[in-house]
Amino acid sequence: MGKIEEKKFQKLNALLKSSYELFITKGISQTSIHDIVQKAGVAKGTFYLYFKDKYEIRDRLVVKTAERLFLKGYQELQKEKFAEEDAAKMFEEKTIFLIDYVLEELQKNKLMLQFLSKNLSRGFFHLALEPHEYSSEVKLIDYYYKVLEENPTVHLRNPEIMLFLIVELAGATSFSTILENDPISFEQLKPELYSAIRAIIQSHIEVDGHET
Amino acid sequence: MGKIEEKKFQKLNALLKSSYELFITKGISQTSIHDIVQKAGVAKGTFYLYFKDKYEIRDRLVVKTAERLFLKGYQELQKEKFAEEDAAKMFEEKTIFLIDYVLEELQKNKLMLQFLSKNLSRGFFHLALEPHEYSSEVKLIDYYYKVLEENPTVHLRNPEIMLFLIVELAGATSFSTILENDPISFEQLKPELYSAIRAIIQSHIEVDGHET
Amino acid sequence: MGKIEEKKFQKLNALLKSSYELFITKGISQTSIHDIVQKAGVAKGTFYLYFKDKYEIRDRLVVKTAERLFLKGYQELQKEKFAEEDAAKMFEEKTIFLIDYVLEELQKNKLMLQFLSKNLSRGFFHLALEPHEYSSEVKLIDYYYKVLEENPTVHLRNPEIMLFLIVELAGATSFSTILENDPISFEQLKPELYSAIRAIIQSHIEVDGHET
Amino acid sequence: MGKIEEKKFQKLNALLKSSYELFITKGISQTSIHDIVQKAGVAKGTFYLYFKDKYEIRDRLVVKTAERLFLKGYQELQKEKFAEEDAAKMFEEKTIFLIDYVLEELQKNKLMLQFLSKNLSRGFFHLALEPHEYSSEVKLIDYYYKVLEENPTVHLRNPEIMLFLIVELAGATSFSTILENDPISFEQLKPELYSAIRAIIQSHIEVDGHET
DNA sequence: TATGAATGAGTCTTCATTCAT
DNA sequence: AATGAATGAAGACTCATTCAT
Repeated sequence: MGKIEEKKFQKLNALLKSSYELFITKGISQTSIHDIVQKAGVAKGTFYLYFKDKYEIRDRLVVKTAERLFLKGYQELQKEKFAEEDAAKMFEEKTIFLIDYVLEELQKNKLMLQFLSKNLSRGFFHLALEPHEYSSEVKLIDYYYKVLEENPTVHLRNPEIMLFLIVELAGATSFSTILENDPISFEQLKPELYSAIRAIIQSHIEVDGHET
Repeated sequence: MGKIEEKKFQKLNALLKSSYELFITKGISQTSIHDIVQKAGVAKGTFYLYFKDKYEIRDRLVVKTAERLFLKGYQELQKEKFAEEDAAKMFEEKTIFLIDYVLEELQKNKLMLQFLSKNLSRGFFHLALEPHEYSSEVKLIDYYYKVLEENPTVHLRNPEIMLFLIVELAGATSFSTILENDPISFEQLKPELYSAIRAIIQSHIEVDGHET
Repeated sequence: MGKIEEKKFQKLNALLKSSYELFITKGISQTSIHDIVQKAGVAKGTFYLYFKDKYEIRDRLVVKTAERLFLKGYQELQKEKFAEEDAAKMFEEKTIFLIDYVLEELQKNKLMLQFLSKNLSRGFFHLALEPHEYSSEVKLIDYYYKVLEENPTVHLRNPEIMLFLIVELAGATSFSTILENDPISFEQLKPELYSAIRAIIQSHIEVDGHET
Repeated sequence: MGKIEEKKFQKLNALLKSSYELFITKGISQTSIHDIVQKAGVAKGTFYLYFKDKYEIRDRLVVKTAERLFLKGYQELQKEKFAEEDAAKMFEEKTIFLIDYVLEELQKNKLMLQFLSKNLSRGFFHLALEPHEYSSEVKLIDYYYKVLEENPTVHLRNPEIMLFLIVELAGATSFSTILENDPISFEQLKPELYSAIRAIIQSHIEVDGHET
């Protein structure tokens, strides 16, 4: 990378980093371009060399933040060992593991959760599974298909819709319990949520063409 | 009601109505106080006689809109006949009926859905079940307890949490499918959603103290 | 006084009292008509039955406040005994006594002092000596002429101008020292001020047509 | 100075000049930011680039105006010749000269006088003698100490307090006479004022440690 | 006489965006 | 590529005053 290229990259990153911190702490509408460039140590005009407006930077940050989260969850999943006795059971456990990992991370970082929940235009599912304009990474859904291929005896009636249901259920209920303790605490929610997720998975598993 | 009281009521309503229409069509941040009062045909100062700011009127509208929706659903439910053979089954059917009614209404009025989904600070569940500052109505949860009392043989392990899970699942998945047709169409979603809801209900039903 | 008359009087007084307290504590420009009528417990429109605007009520309060102050000073002066040996000396002592009384009162009530100093359109002298639109009381100047008549041997070259000089000097210097301790403290100022006043008086006394 | 610096300086000056003229003619509270920027030929936002609000510009103008006045008086004083026979007498004459110069200037420019008298937060003395946030100039008090050093036989008991008394006396009495001709005309006041000032000075002069 | 709902002009202030340097 | 001074539209909100009741 040339010297100029490097400088450009530094400025871009400074802007992204400053925005993220300000958005997280003050909220987006309370953050002005002035705040961002000041924190980043660049001039106002420079902002417009890299972004169209505040909302473009927001969208990039939401996607980036969520991707990092799921990627880390996926990496942790790889490290874990699961009993291989029952393919269906294992699949269920892995799903719960991943959901649990992501929710625990969000609970640890409530500012991030707040940022995500307030700026998720199209639901939590998309962050996890859908390709995106600013994104490039491998998606969770790919992993699911891989797992399914590895276990020819396990059939999911409709794996994509099932995931959609699970992810949105987990997202919607945990956002409100973590941030507001309302209507119950997150700790109270978890067993019930995972039990519901298991119920949904079970209702989607077909063995030898017969629904369980 | 005196003449003055009546006029006040009219102004209040004009402001609420204008705001609703503008919020629905232009979005809240794109709507100025100027727009609202002009459409309502009152003076700018008058707005501040009735509301602290734009966000107070928004909150009132969100609550009012959602309550109307659930109340209508509840009224339709009362009109409906359900086969009484099986208490558990009947309970399941009624739940599906209500959810279905609300979602169908939202599908018919996408602007309203958009307005609700963008301004629901604490999740869809609260609109349906929780008391609210600006609200006074009987809540759905009351009906559930009544039904449960009527059927002593049916026990729900945790009715409130179960409803929370169901309502949030329905809300989150239908918002995105109705508004974006993404990741699937609403029509594709419905059977899967209802099947998931049934799975959740089943996993909560206990008969004679034994979980099914 | 009739019942209606009495009620009117009560409202007028409530408005004056509320205004005074608000002006004193918040300042005039920070006080709105709304504040005044609310504190007085009357309707907004009622204010305009009694006063043209905020500034009319301010002017009345300034005059009333200052008159009360000088009247009390005058009454204290009457109670006091002065050695009668020397007419000129006695006159000097009485003048100092009165000035001192007023300044001590102002030092005790700094909010009042602030109110007066900020709203004295035409100098401190006028409060003490000049007739005023809203005033009716006997003025200090009358007393001076009486004292002079009682002492045919003492002549003041120009009693009215002398008083003007003394009162303005005392007002201007004590306002700033009491409120700001600047450039010196009020306690430091007093001996110097009174010495200067005595110098001015001496330079105005003529005995048998010869200046002293 | 660069081109940009120059432009900034021009804008700043345009704003100061416009404000001054508007404050002088319409009064401060009657002058809006809109008026100022329009007269200055700059955009509204530009005002806030240079000043926090209307009151900051007012304070700067008051200080600037007063300093210019005293500086001119001081310069005129330097040109003047005084008989050197008597150090004490000369000191007295110089003091009167300066006071007279300033008061004559104020009489010529009543709008300026009005502006100063209405916006002098801490008395006239401070303008003449005290350092100030927006000020940098040499102060009158310095001159006094210099004169005193040059005349070792003349001792002022308390030069600073004496000046305070004189300046406030002159300010308070001349403001009201010039602006209102009340209680006497300025022309009538002058001999009496200067006679009082001389009396104050005399009462402060000590020769060889003995008060005169 | 008293009320207080209604008015709407008027003010401050912010801020995204531009463009000459 | 980078700057940051300048812009001015846009918005929120206040408040003295009026007037129908």
